[in-house]
Amino acid sequence: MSFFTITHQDKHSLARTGVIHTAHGDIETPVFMPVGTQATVKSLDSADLENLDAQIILANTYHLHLRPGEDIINDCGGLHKFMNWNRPILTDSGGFQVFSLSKNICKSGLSGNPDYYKDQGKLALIDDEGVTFTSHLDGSTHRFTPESAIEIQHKLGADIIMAFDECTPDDADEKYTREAMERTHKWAERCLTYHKNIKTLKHLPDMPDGKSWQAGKNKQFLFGIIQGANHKELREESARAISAMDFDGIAIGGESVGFNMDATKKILDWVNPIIPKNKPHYTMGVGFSPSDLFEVVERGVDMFDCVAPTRMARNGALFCHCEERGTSDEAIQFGSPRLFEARDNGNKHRININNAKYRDDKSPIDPLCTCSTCKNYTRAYLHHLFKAEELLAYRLATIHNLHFFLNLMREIRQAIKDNKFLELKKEWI
RNA sequence: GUGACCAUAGUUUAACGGUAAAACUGCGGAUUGUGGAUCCGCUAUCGAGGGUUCAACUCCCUCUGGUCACC
Repeated sequence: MSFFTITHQDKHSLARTGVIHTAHGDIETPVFMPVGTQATVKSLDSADLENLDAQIILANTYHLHLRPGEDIINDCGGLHKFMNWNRPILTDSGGFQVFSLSKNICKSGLSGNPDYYKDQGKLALIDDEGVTFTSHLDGSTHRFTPESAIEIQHKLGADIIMAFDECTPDDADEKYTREAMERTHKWAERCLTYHKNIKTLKHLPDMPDGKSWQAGKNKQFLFGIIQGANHKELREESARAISAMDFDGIAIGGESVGFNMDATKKILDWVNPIIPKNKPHYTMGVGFSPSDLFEVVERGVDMFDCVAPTRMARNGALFCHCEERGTSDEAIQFGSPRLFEARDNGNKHRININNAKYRDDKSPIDPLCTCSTCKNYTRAYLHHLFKAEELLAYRLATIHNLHFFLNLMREIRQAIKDNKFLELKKEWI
């Protein structure tokens, strides 16, 4: 069985449905992947995630390496067993954290020693071999190389692992962006080589069937990452280079991806003719709002992740079909809540439950939502929990926001199969 | 009852003879390969009355309220 099967191609766009096969089960695409950086989707446990029918979640190499350390997780039987999650997991390689920790390095040049950068308050130093960085936890010095990033991910035991890349800031000059991109390509080759050649690990993470996990082929799938910032030629060159390598999937990374949707759309339009259609396409960091999901799915993206629904939940920003302006009942009576919302709320599709107007609102967060939070609790109660900073607020809100995104993805997959994707998109945007 | 001190934003506190600063709260906004984090706006005619002065939250008097000490 191949890793990825396309099950339906939309007739009017690049949108498509598919299935990714992993040792921990199948994933229907296009899929939104909730983020669980530190081996937990904040405020939820694995039973909550199963109830939400999350198909796959993310964890982060950088954070788990620093704490508790991959050896401890490996010793506990791997990430799945460690966090009691038996469905697929994807680990990010840590490349993005290097970017976010060292944002301004390229402006000041690359020569010098780590102490210099430390003194400047910069937390990472990139060279051709790898990255030296200081921990955000205790300031201790660490180093990632393509080889170590893959080895850590082998020990963590996620189903899908990412190549170690360098994500450059968009305001870097073109010379540096090219340099970093070429380095990312060399690192991609090194990740592949290390991934394929590794023979054994001290402790093999457990597989769901009770057999031992085997490093390498067909057990963990490795994705390459296209970089090149917002330069057309660099993006095309990177797409060609990454596509030519033996990766199981193709990711598109960069500061703009997800953050700036106009740039994201352009980048996808540039690379789409180049990247192989039979591999999963993954835009990293996309999913800030419902409209973002439509934009990338329309351009043939199969996987995406974003911290937005979970982080927003913790800050009281709750997604909604219909923003009130008046009450949610009136919105329903309006006839088409989605259109009502699109016109009246700048298409943000969310409310801030902290707002005083929800103090005595006895309707659910979203009257059209079927999640357990909306079935059982009122806006007034959620408002109170947030004001009182009660821990239940975070869990109920996270359940709602994730349900909203995962359910929207189910609708999108169905619409693609019915060749009605663009019609569904019009309802939302 | 006597004496001392105090009264400034919802709360706790600043400053200054030239129309008031801050923290927290409150009311909004931001949030993108996760810090339950953080950031950004907005909110006061200074207990009441009178006096001195070009000008008083600031100095003086009275009242009201409070705190402490003594009887």
